[in-house]
Amino acid sequence: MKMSQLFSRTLREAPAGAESKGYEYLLRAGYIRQLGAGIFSTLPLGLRTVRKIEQIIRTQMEEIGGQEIQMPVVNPAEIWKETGRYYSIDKELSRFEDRTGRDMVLAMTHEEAVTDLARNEIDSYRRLPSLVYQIQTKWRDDPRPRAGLIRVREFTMKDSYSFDKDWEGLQKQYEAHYEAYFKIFGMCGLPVISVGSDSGMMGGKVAHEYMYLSPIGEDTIITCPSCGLTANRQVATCRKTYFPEDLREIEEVHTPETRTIDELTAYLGIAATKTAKAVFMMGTYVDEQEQEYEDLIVAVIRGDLDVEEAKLQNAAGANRLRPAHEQEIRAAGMLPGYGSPIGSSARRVIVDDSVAKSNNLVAGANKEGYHLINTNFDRDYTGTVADITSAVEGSICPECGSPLTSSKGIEVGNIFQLGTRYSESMGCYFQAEDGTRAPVIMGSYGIGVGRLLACLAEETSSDSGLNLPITVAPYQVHLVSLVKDSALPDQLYADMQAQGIEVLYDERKASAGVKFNDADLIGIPIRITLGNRGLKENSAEVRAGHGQESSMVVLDELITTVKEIIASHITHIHDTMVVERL
RNA sequence: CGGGCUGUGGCGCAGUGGUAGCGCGCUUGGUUCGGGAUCAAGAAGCCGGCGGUUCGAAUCCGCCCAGCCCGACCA
Repeated sequence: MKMSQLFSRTLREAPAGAESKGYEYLLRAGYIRQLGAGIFSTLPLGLRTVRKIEQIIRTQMEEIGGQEIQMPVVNPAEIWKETGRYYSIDKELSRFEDRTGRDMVLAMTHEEAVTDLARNEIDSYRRLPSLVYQIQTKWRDDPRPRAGLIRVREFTMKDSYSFDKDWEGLQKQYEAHYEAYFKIFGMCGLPVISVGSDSGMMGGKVAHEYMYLSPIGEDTIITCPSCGLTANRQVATCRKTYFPEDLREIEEVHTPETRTIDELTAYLGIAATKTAKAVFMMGTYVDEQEQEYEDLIVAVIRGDLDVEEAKLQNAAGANRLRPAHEQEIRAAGMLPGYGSPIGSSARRVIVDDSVAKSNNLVAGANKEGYHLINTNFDRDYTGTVADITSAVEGSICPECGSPLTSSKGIEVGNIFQLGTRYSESMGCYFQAEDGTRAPVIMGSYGIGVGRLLACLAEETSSDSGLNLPITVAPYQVHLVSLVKDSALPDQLYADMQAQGIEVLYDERKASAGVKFNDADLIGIPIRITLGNRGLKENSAEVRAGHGQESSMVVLDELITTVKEIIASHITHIHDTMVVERL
């Protein structure tokens, strides 16, 4: 490609709002442009990279038996009603009507569509196991898109779906993905870790997320430096200390101006571990008639701990959670600041095991300025016991007892064991060997392509621009010509292309500084400079990689040398790739 | 959805009541030619939209729209 013909151009200054380095360079180098909030166009340079990422993904998916398909972005709402997600997902799912008034949705993922396919194609165990995948656009009307390509509304995702006759089969396909994902990210040059995760709106049981660790990440990852246990904070567990005692008589005490745990413990001169605090949320549920309704949830947890909302949502079986308003809490007979389920009409009470297994805790009396001492779960109130504690930096590892650490990460991929969540609700059954009918057991596996590019830009950028690895860089070689009145650069460009080398050729009438700076921004791995200096000695200047010293290579050996350098880049990627197995 | 900020040539910005400017980029020509050269001459903006106040509005007021940031939210 000749630079003079390249559709995009470089920007000397960073557009306002380009907060992170990776995002800034993707814009400035001309890989992407923003069209609206969370909506981006991909320009030629960016698209070449995206295509390379996609090809890496395809290779690995085919490797584990995947067959590529494509499903529509627009779905009839019907199938989303069948699984109930039409009702359980909030405005993030965009709905509209077609001209005849039929309900339609923009697919935010394709479990429904693929299950519809599967229920028609798969009728016998003989057709299992099976694996399909697609690389397709998704639309999610995120309430707050941000951070360039990290959190967008329209994006490209590789999503694959596995079908099996039994759980062993699913486990096998799950493990195949687990490993293939490390190869994919490894080939792209992005360091990731896998963490145990919440299955969230996808339903299902086992799930892993692939995280690129970065301070700009929005997910919190809890890690044990000692035994290696890692999990998304949404599901991370920690070892808790309990304080069982002989039960004492419940008693009301006057505790003025003690609306917080800090104020309460200071006033009473006790430890936070001796208190039980109540957290009030409104959960969204769907009734038999598929009507949404909200219900108050009271979460009771020991004062020294905090509630992890994702855990609470799962324990309470709610589709969504939001903080409750004061009137809603009062309506159930409780008082914020002095609240507890004791004596209330709350129907959904989730009690953390820290509270259930400790005794004689101080709790709210639902009366302004009063608390109850010596309250005990089961004796004074009941509820569902669950682990709803948020593991934090310094919490104790449940496996080995060491202190946990916390870090930030960006989710670039995930794998879910869906089980029969979709096959059952949509009637995707097969006939087994013994003649019985059983729901197909499914898995779903995603990789955000654009987000992967954003993370790569973040990870590999230098102070002067992008620096994508050769496996995904838009071109392998950047040929910078600084000579005039010579047919040699054109000839060299043609020769390299003929040899299958991907070349970006800067033949513009611009000063050397402009060309070098643009080359730095675009960040093609190998740079060849043709200048009068070198041509006198019949040689060109070759820089084998970002930040490396350049060396003079005689023209006769140039193409061979370049090919060697390309090969060594690829070898390096392979050698440094870390592939984990489940 | 709450809180904050910003919308002025392609990009980055200045302009707090008198009719729009700077840097970069762009066009033409000259001189340069290995790290964002230089000289000269140009082109390009209903100042986000609508309404109001005023003799007069980019500037003041109201409403709306869009984008960004923090939070809520989020596979």
